[in-house]
Amino acid sequence: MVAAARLKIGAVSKQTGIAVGALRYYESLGLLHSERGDNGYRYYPLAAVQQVQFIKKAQSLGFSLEDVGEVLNVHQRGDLPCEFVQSLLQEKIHQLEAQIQEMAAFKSELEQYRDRWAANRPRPQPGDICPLIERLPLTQSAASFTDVL
Amino acid sequence: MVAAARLKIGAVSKQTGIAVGALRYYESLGLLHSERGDNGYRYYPLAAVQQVQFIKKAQSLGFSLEDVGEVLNVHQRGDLPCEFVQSLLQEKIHQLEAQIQEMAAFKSELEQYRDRWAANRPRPQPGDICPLIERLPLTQSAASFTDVL
DNA sequence: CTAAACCCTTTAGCAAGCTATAGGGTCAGG
DNA sequence: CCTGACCCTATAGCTTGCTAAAGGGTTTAG
Repeated sequence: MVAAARLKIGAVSKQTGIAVGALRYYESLGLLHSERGDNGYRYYPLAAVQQVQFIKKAQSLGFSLEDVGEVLNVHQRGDLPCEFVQSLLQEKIHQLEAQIQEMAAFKSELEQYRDRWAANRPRPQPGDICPLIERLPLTQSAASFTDVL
Repeated sequence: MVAAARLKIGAVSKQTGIAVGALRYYESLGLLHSERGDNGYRYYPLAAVQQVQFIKKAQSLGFSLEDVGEVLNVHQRGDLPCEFVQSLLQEKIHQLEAQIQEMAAFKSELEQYRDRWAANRPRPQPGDICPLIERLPLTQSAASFTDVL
């Protein structure tokens, strides 16, 4: 039996497909911990590979690294964070739904302009750059839409 | 008759509701021009107010400032940029449609996970942080989704 | 022993459209 | 003539999740 093998950051990078710089970034956010050797190198336990994969998968669900951090905090308190994960997921679904609604509404509005413009172009007034835009009624939808992004 | 009144930047800001800093920013992007007085102040023709409103309205259609710049370039070549605006608008509509599709697909995927997890939670394996995430099949949708944002 | 391959920290940069701050000059009313 | 409101430039910062580069030490294979 040997003591638990320790990985250098390049090995973790290779096994996870995550760039070395990104791993260091995760550490700076407190998402991934390492021990330092006398040479200053980071050494990771084998479980770090799984943890990085956890981060990747959580990201693939649309979770931010901040979200991931909170999940890991729950985990480190010794709890199973599954319920928390489920509530986060539900929240993401709601947000997505809201965004989709807004974008659809905005798209309809743009289509209205397109069709109206196709039918009859507003007559230019002196100094106009493009009368299509210049005669636009300024609505709220775009403002709220850009908030979302 | 007096010579054309010239506005200082604060007056343009007040009349358009756009912050002074934003107006200077537009100028740095070449979207808004001014003459300089001997004191170094920017002086704007009255038409600048209209031009800033043009920028605002174009933004409200989802156009980026870069888009606006191209439209203004067409205008400065002496052409009416309406056709260009229409093609930009059509492009935006297509992009919106594509984004909506992707987000809807992604939302469906998340809902599938939610419902599957509600039915039966995968059994934890040693070292797991949260088995819900750890047993996740890694799909493409999230990656392409985050590309969009 | 040497050179490549690896590791370190710190800093800057990307996207986009701004806002805020520091440090300074100018102008208008009372 | 003073004070406060206005103007200027240049730089930094915001958001997020990184990447890249500079400048330097360490390790490892040949």
